[in-house]
Amino acid sequence: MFSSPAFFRTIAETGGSMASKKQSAESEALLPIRHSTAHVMAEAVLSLFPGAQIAIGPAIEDGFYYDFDLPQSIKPEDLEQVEEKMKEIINGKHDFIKSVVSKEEARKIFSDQPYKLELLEDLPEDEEVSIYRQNSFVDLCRGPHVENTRELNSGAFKLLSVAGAYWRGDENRTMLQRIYGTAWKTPKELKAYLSRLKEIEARDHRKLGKELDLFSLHEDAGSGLVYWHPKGSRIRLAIEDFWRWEHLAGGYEVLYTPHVGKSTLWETSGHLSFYNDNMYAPMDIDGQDYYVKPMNCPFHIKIYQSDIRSYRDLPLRWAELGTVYRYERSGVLHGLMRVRGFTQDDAHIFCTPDQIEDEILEVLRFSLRIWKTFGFEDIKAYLATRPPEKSVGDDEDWKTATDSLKRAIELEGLEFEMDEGGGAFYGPKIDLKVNDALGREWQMTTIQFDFNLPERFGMTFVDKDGNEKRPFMVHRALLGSLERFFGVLIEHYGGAFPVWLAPVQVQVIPVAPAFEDYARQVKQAFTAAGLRTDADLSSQRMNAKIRLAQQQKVPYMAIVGEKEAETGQVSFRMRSGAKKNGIPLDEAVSEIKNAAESRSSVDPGAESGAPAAEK
RNA sequence: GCCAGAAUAGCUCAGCGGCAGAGCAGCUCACUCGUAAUGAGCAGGUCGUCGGUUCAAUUCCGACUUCUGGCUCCA
Repeated sequence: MFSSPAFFRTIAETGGSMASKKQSAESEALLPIRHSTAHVMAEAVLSLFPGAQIAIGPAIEDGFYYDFDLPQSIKPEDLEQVEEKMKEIINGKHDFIKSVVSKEEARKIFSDQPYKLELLEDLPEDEEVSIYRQNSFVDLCRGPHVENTRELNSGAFKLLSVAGAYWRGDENRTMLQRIYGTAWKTPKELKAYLSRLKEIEARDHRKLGKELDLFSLHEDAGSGLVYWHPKGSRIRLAIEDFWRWEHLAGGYEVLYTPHVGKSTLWETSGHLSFYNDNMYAPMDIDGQDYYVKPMNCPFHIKIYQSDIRSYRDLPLRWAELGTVYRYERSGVLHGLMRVRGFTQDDAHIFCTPDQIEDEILEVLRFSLRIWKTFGFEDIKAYLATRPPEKSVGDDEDWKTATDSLKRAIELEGLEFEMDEGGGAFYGPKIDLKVNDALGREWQMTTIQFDFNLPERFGMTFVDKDGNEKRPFMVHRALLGSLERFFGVLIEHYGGAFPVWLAPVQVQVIPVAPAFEDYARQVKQAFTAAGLRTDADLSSQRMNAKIRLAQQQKVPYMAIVGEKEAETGQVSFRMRSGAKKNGIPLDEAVSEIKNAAESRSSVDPGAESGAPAAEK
């Protein structure tokens, strides 16, 4: 466990684990269909690729896959042929026949399927195993399956992609070829699913990031490093301003710490021995090794240790937007979601053991409030407890910590799941997963106890009785990393940010060049009110300007022409398509200002029922 | 890192063993316009990099770089 980045694993993951979708009751009902379709696909592949060996083929969220060891590589173009063969098999109305056989018999049946034989070896010797047959195909399988291929709809499945996958997920073993597919009860459901995939594609933050000119990545200048463009930076500023203000109001102090530190610091923290694989190579400064920081915690601890701390000083809540760098393998990098350099919205809470319960409750409340402001209402908690293998800290502390985490979740009435033994070796934790507008679940917030670092650094506070004691330490990453959070935010809103976050809150559009002067005045009025405003004074026609602003998903367009210039008014066209003509300028200013200050996620004009036009 | 696919103008993409293409964006000019594209013209490229095959390579082959999809779901 210690060889992989299991050390500080979840903190590391706030750098970006991919989203997985919520498991719904409905998809469980689809399980036999998907699993059976996987078997049908395996049969089709075996008949089209003689000599193919089969590995495993489970049903997964939204579909299924099957892993093969094929004599030649399968290409995406081959999928169509496999699909045709599958339809043929399905239409053959074959029964799925279960039989229970001894392991010995199973070995004979799968004598030409080495992967199945290996799976057999892992099963208890005395136990019987079940096999499923349909048509010409037989698989070692626990089931369940549908009874007959007629229960599969030949128009309700689709093969989606081919990919490499290691046998048993172990990168030291054979690379198999995996075919992913999806299967549903009816063609209509398949269609709905495929259009969902399309919607996900349309909201892809990499695509929107380009279209809305928010950020870029430059392979030639280094993979996994994010460049924030002016418009993306405007959003980040709005996020950070809100973040800082909330933290200060919530009793946090904001810190700034260095980007690099001497090797001794990382030796003390243990990062060099446990997290080395994810750290960048040291740089030599005056004969000393300095490392770019992969985490902020040691620096916060140094600040803690810059003075003697009394129990009266605690709790200390210290937050930092700390930019860290971690080596990620090239194949896992993904837009803003998985990067090599990112800014964590980190915080560390140092407190006495009897303060811990209040502190945890407070940090949880704080996190939920922030998430709601960003428009994420559907949040689930995962409580991870002490791992059975090696871990640090004494039982009593673990119990206090775990109890306080659990109580906080219950007090907040959060839906939660227990992850028994899923904690890091250094402490229990709560992870918060948020659901976005498309129902995808993202692991974002992590609140983790740490019984390791205070020990390693020998942190103390002087208690009432005059004795030096060990403080409790809690790591908290709320949004995770600003980069990844930005990616999630872009996809959540599909680029149509709420007014308080929109890079351009109002776009002033003159109907003709004659009204450019008035457009400038209007822009000035909005700008003076602290609104992010652009005026489109290009030589294009008004319709083209509106189209552009609409494509840029600007929430308000202020259209000005003769009528407006004469009366000191503007006319609104909202991103939602709603229109509102002849508004006095000062009213227009305060309307947008109110929308921004309320930090509402409701789209302006949406209440009037006009749907957001999408072209 | 590994498997598969990909890399052509700022963007989206077509093409192909024999002169490098389109739309959008950009620039210039004209149009003076009321809620999703006014028109015309111009400019824009070492076809990712290096090597090989060939009379000839953007095209075929190889290596490298980078990107994309995957590498957790267990018979």
